[in-house]
Amino acid sequence: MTVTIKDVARLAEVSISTVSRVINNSKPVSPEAKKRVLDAIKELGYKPNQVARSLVTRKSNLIGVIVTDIGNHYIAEMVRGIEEIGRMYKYDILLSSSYGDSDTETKFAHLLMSKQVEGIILISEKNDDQAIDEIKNFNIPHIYINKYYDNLNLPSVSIDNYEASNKMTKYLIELGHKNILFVSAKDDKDNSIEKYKIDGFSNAIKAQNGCKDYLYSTTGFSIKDGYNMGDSIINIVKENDITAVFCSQDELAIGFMSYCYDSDIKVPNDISICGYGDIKIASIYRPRLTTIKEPYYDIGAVAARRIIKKTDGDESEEENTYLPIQLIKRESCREIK
Amino acid sequence: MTVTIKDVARLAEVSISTVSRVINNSKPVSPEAKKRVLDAIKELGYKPNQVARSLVTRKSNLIGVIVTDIGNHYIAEMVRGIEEIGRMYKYDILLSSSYGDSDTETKFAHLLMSKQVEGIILISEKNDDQAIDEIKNFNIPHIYINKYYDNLNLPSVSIDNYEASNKMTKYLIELGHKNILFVSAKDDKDNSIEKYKIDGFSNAIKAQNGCKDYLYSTTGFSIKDGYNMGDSIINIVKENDITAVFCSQDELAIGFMSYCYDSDIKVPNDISICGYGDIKIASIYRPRLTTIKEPYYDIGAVAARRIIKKTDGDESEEENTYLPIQLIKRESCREIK
DNA sequence: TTGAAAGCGCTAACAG
DNA sequence: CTGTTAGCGCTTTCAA
Repeated sequence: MTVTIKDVARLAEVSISTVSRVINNSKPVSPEAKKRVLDAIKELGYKPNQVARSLVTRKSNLIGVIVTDIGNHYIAEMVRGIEEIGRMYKYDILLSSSYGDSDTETKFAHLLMSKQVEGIILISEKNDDQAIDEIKNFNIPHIYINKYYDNLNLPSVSIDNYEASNKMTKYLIELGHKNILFVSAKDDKDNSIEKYKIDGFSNAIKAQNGCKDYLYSTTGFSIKDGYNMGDSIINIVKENDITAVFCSQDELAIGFMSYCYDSDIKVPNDISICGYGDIKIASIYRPRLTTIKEPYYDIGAVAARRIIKKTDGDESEEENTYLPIQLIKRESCREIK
Repeated sequence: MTVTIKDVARLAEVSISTVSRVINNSKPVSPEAKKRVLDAIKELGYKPNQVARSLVTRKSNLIGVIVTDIGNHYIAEMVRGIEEIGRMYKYDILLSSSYGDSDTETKFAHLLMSKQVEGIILISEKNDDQAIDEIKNFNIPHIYINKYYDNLNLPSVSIDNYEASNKMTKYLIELGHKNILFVSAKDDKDNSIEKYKIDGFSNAIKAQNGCKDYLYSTTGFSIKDGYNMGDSIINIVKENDITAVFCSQDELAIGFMSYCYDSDIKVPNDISICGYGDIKIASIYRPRLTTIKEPYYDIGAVAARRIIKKTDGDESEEENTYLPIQLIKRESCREIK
């Protein structure tokens, strides 16, 4: 049924080695033989069987990617980055979604291994990553990406959260805001990334006379969570003359803006709101959300690039790559005279 | 390095055939032998090499999925469906993004074939699908999904667009709207799906005395396109006392709502707007968008299911599966007394 | 119930 | 420059 290297060899009247050589350009082949092979390939519509090839070369040209949920825009964006870079180096992406379950992550990691992937990228949102330990033992290149939790002794790609948060706070101060509330996602785990953001925020405020920092911890970091915290936030805002609310995640900011809309509170006239992440909706929602742009696509791209480099025998022991962020000024924050 | 079936056989003191038999439960094995094998497997941490297995069984347990852009929420949702069903049947997903380029689609189709995928799902947004012809010739199960264009002589999964559009229009009429504008994405191609929507709309209006249908064709179907058409739409609205605008895509509706926001036109007070699709933003944006829920997840799931069924030798020649839609009533459309 | 052996389609020494 | 041959790790006859 399917045409194999043998068929090509027969038609071209050469040995299968010669065919292999022209396919892979691995060794010199006489022009005449080459031509005959190429013609035969074309005539038969021959495509090398990658499975057979993988078996002998031990190169599957596959990168396994385990994500929480591809339906999350920022994750989709990372996967885009991974895929596009992978493609450049002829790697394919084997995708699996854990929906946040650690056991599933682990199970998939093993599954990917048995499919002979050459590297694994784990995009997680959890704090306890048992999968990580397993993956480490596999002895293949791996990258850990987590927007919410640190895992410092693992190769990873992320951003400088202190700097990002600091930059945004300075911008708010520049706009004339004095009393600023930072909303962080509550977390007792000390590997939560929130602490960097809080520090960046507080230090920016402290560096400025006449400014006061307020902190609020909320539960979760979904749009819904952002909506639900609305009542509490507004109370704090009123009690303390707060003019700007800086949410540690875009989702919270968007949810909170929806709350404001529903409660007839005008953004940015009554209150300025900014977020963190620059997820897709941030630029679509009205008013458009002022935020920190986390380079999701680039994070994925760099992760893929690092995996492939390691695959090619690169030995550098770089643990964490930090990518630059950007402050995106939009209409959800206004100037205060 | 890696532990193979041989290692297991040696440790368990049986032949590799026996090991294979217990792994696959393919033939009876004596309890004692079985136990020894199982113990050996556990002790060595043996995982069968799927590549080797694929080579001999010709079953890769891989489904190839070619998408336009995984960053598109509705596509991500479909991929979720595909992946989850695939997973249930132990299939993995090989993902590739064409970014809308036909040549790339074709290239990927071939690539997937050489990776021995057992089926291909093509999620396209184009009208000219050369890739389709190629895929047909591969002689493996395939499904074609396209939200915008028909391709009737291909196995596909979609919805009944006439009914959906008809239902929405009737709802608008129920709300008391008399002059309704339907915005469709202009398209000369007669395989565009817009015609069904237009028919569904017009027929609903015609069935109702005192109602008048207006049609507007715009270019493209992105959020930006929806924004850009704002001026023209508002003119038509004003000239004809139109109270509701029914956009043939959520993206257009959202873009148009943003235009309204920026132009200080209140939705739904000044004008009711509804969309089609129920993309993620539809329920997040304020006001939330009244729309038709296209079951993206289910479309993906059904597609995967059909592929797998075919793989298992199912011969039914079902060409197109139609999935039910839902009318989602939200705040972007108001009642007119 | 078991093992020996062939072979899936390909690459990579090796010898010529 | 080319062909022969030995596997890659596994499944599957075929005999025993």
